Amino acid sequence: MARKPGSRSDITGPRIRAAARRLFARHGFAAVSMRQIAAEVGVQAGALYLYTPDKETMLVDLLKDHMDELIVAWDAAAPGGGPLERLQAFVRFHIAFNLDHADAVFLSYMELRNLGPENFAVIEGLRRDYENRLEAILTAGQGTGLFAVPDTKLATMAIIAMLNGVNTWYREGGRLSRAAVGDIYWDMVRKAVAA
Amino acid sequence: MARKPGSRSDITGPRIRAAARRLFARHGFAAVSMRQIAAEVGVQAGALYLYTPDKETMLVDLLKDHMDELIVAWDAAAPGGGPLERLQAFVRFHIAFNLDHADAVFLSYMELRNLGPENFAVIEGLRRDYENRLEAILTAGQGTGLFAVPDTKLATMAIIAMLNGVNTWYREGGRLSRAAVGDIYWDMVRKAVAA
DNA sequence: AGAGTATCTGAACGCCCGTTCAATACAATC
DNA sequence: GATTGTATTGAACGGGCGTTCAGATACTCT
Repeated sequence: MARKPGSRSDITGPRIRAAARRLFARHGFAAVSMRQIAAEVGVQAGALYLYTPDKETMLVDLLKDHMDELIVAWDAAAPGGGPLERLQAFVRFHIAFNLDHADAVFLSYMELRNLGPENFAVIEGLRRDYENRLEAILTAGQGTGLFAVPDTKLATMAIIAMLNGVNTWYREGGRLSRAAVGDIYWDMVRKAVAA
Repeated sequence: MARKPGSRSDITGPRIRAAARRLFARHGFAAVSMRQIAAEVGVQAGALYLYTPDKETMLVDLLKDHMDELIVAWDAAAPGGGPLERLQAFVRFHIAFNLDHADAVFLSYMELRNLGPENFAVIEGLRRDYENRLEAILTAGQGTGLFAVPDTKLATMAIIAMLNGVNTWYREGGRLSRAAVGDIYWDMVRKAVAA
């Protein structure tokens, strides 16, 4: 056997990435073998090395692409207007985006420890870029007296952690719709930072 | 070689548990081998099986002991009084306990996926027991009109996620003392649930 | 001092790991 | 329809994995 009928790298490539993302999120990076990923796609393990130099690069590429996509999506969705409107938009955007990319979000928080120092620094830097966008909103609101947070850095971390928590319990078709969850969390965030 | 001078199970046992907890938290359950744990303690891998029937049991015992300790500690620390006092105590307790048991906390959130279904259910049940104690406080305050949360279950999850976030950034000897962090988070939680 | 028990070693078991590579079958191009 | 380049297989590499166990040493108790 050798090349398979219908084989094309622009089809196999995305399928490999999707399988890896799913399996890494489900079972953990270290617990998933290259052979498992390959089996999910329907190829042999050796074929994966047409698409990645090694396993760690596979992970770091997934994380980097996810963070890039997150930042681009927020920059496209972010409204103008006052700090209150921008904060509300951030809360709703963050919840929605995270639910739409649950596997990648989970990965980007749980598997950083499997990265070498320089890869770690890259992902950590992207995360800080994103967090800074929230902190800027809080700082703006603080400046106009609209918000009264004791510490904008901690408030940033607190809000993000709180919103990330949604991914741990939200189930599609459950008691609350996504919109309802957005409403409820916005209510709590709004009050938490209010002057 | 065989038994070593000074060897005692009530010394080796805790050392094995501590090494496993540290390594699992640092590198992930799947990424840590029994031989690594044994090396950290200074024994051969085979000796670990005097203390655990297998690797997964080692993990589940760590998680179960942690959750038990958490619940016992809160029940001992929980004050009487009104919902506001009890909520404040919870916020400060949770932050302090988590910082004192950072490895176990990390494990109990990251490594649940490495458990079989019945072990998973046990740990998940203990976590819910703990969360229910917070929810009871919120419900009490809601009843007296002291709090105004849109949904006590979501508020519970939101507060716990927010407090858990402290462990991801707090560093001993950093800009803020533990007490200062407690003050700041209590301020945000208090406002978030306020009527 | 001796018996009995607790603790640990060291070697072995079968199995799976990440990665490489020559061989080969298909796709794309002209 | 021949040629060139692409995608894949299948086998192999050295090595580490979780786990078991017979044998050996150290403690404990009488």
